[in-house]
Amino acid sequence: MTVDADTGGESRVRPATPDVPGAQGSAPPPPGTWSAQNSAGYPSPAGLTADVVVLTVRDGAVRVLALTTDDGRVALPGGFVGAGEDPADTAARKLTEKTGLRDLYLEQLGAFAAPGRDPRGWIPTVAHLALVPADTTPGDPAAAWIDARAAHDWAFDHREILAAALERVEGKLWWSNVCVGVLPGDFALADARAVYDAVARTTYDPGTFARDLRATGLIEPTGEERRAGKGRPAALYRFASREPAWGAGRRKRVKA
Amino acid sequence: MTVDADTGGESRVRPATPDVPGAQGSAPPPPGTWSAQNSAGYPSPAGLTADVVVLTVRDGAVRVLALTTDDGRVALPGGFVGAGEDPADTAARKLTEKTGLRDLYLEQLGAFAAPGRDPRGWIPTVAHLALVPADTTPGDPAAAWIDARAAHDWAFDHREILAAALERVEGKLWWSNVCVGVLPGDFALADARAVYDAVARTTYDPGTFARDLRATGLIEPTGEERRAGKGRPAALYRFASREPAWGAGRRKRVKA
DNA sequence: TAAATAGTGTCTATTAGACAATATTAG
DNA sequence: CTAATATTGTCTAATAGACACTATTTA
Repeated sequence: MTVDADTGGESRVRPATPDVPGAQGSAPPPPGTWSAQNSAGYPSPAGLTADVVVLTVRDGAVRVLALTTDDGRVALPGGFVGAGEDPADTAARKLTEKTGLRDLYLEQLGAFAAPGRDPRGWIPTVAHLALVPADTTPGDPAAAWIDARAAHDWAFDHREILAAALERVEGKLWWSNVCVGVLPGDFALADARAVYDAVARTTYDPGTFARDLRATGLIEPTGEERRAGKGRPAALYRFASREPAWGAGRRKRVKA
Repeated sequence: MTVDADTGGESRVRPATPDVPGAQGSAPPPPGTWSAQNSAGYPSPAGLTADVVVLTVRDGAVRVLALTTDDGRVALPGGFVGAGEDPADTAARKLTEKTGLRDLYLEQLGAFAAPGRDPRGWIPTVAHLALVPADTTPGDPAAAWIDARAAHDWAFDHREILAAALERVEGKLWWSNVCVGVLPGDFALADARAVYDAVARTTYDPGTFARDLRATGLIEPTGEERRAGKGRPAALYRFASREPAWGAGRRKRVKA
């Protein structure tokens, strides 16, 4: 897992279209920057946002849900955290808006609050990670799946956030049920292997993969079979828990 | 570890003495809550804080630096993030204030922003983790080392933050140089073993420990020796890098 | 010398990776 | 039958844990 997000320095700001509520709404935001002050007279953040890195695996590649901004850049879905709202709820709300899905695998990546990260003002963000089924179609016409590992012109510090998300998923792959969000309720080992192959950027041996995934204790057989086309029918499995969970751990290489 | 901090629900709020600048200063804070509004007219956070879980290992136990509040509870050191300041810098500043140390191992744990976590108002915090040498004496007379795994009456959501910190350290123990902050520049393998024993709550075999820690590639011999009292002199080692780094990985049990 | 601490060597059970062999289906 | 896919079994090298053994110091 090898995974944790210590924020390294990366690409910073430049003007961009906001991906937040109110921006496309009634009152247009001030052209320059927003500021805020608290009741004790000190400057305070002009807002708090929650961004979500929505990942899936399709056609053998990890894909991320991205919105295209007016100036042709790409941005992660996200929005302002309301007063009295938990950022995790904001993230879940945004996720439902963009995918129509609920109760997804969602975990926090961390805070991104470097000065100037948002050209509109002092607006820290709490970044989240979500994994959704491969057949999810974006509800928002401005949203599209793009290759998560290809180069893109990300707005804000979203390139940095995406990098943290990928590192997190790779690191947890064999230690947790992080892929529970991508796989359907019932899946064959071959389905799981395709997902793991894509995330780990390798090609696992089918036999060894089956043995090792079972050994994590994270999955259990449903007793059902699935026959798809030619060969022998595949036994179906499900994750023992769809909530985030840790497995027995496999010492696997993630990179080829 | 292998570890990551997905924030689970835990203890929440209750009134407590603030651990932030200005609180003990000239203008006393309003008794109720603080609020804030941005220039677009929306409510915004009343502030952003950075808290630090400062850990060390002493007398075979993991200890955390805690401040005692007026009402007898304990709180993590922390303070308001200034406008234009990076929370990591705030954390480093607070760390220097409380310990007199600089350039320490410091990484972000994540954002804690549950509604009501701070009774003073909407104040999210960015929690950090730092590890410092065992002989560090708190510069602040109100600060003291307490057993990190014993029960304490923590203010705010600091119990939850501390739990995330401990989980992070345990998980990274054999995969990173996370302990670089606790050990001095030159150390014997027995020193390192005492630290690893305390964090992992186990007792490693000296021989196996030496073999496995060397195998991570994270440490290198200095060529020096140290003779302390009775036995054979110990060869000294140093971490190849004092910056956060990942090693080859050891498949170790962290719990006994 | 004995006692104490540091470090090395060796044995075993487990595990990861490769790959051969077998099983079950469609056509 | 053959082709295709699924699953099981086997072999090997690497690794974790236990522990015996050797090395070097002080008293």
